Amino acid sequence: MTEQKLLDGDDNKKRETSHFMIDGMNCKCCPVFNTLGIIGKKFTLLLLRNMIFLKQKRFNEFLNSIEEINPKTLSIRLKELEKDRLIKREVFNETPVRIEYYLTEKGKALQPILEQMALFSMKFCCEMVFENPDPAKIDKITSKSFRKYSTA
Amino acid sequence: MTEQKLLDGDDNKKRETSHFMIDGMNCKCCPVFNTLGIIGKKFTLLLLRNMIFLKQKRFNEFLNSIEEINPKTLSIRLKELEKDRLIKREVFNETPVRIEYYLTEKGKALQPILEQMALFSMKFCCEMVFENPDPAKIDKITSKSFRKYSTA
DNA sequence: CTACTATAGTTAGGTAAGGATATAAATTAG
DNA sequence: CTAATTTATATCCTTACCTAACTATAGTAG
Repeated sequence: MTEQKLLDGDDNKKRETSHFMIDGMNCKCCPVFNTLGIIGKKFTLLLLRNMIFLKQKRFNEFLNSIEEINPKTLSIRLKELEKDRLIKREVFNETPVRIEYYLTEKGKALQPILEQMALFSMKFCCEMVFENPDPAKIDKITSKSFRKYSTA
Repeated sequence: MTEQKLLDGDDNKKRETSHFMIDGMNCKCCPVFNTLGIIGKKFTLLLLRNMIFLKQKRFNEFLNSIEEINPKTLSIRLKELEKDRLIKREVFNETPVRIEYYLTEKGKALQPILEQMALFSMKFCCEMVFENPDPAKIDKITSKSFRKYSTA
């Protein structure tokens, strides 16, 4: 009892978390916080970027093209994404063995987040992104502009 | 020359980074990767969420309402956000001293990213977010539904 | 048989980022 | 003087992540 009271007291100090409603429905968890729990770890969004825009599917494709990732972290991230049902793992019994990771519908649904992220840098950090930024063109960029993200 | 060739060789193995164009402009950096460099660290997006949607401005507001943040990390993140020009720090010589952090236009431009993140969880993890999810209402949720995110 | 290739990872050991808690600086109230 | 408030910083410790080497499996070349 005393312990419980102490805990409650601590919670009052530390967890004056906001309660809120969305379209008349009470929330028990902030949706941004929840999404961060799924895609907030290092490399997760780059992995999804490569699957969504570059149509990559294989371990070594990710390893060789994702900026500074290492095999251990890649392995862990792939397992997390599978657990959260954003991707599925498929084994092909060829030689050498081929393993492919493909997106679920839930995984594909992250595309608008990536598009908005791309859009932000294209508009507000254009000198970091473009070799020769053209202000006239940059003004007209939309989220759809990013859909062509090709290897070549 | 020889050195350059060796470097190229290494790059071919490790950095077969994709080259791509957006609306006719060559890119030197992936815009998603660039955005992640700005908002990809732990707590950064929650801090921005509280500034954008809850209109919070002060250190202790963040400290008491952001899920499990600690003062050290909060302090570091605020400095990073200021350095990246997403927020500005203003000192009021009252007693006790009051310091406020407010969003720049660049910082406010992150709102669509947060909205898409919220939307994802509201649609695909509704049982994690809502106390009593109503499928009929969830179908009609748009990014604007999240704009009411209130303390109370 | 051994040696070598390729794919898809795992293991060991170190560095960096983040967490918990205590404390500091500045200022005024009592 | 002590206490209280706000905005942090300092210290110590744990977890997350990085680097490099290695494993497993299967086929191919000599």
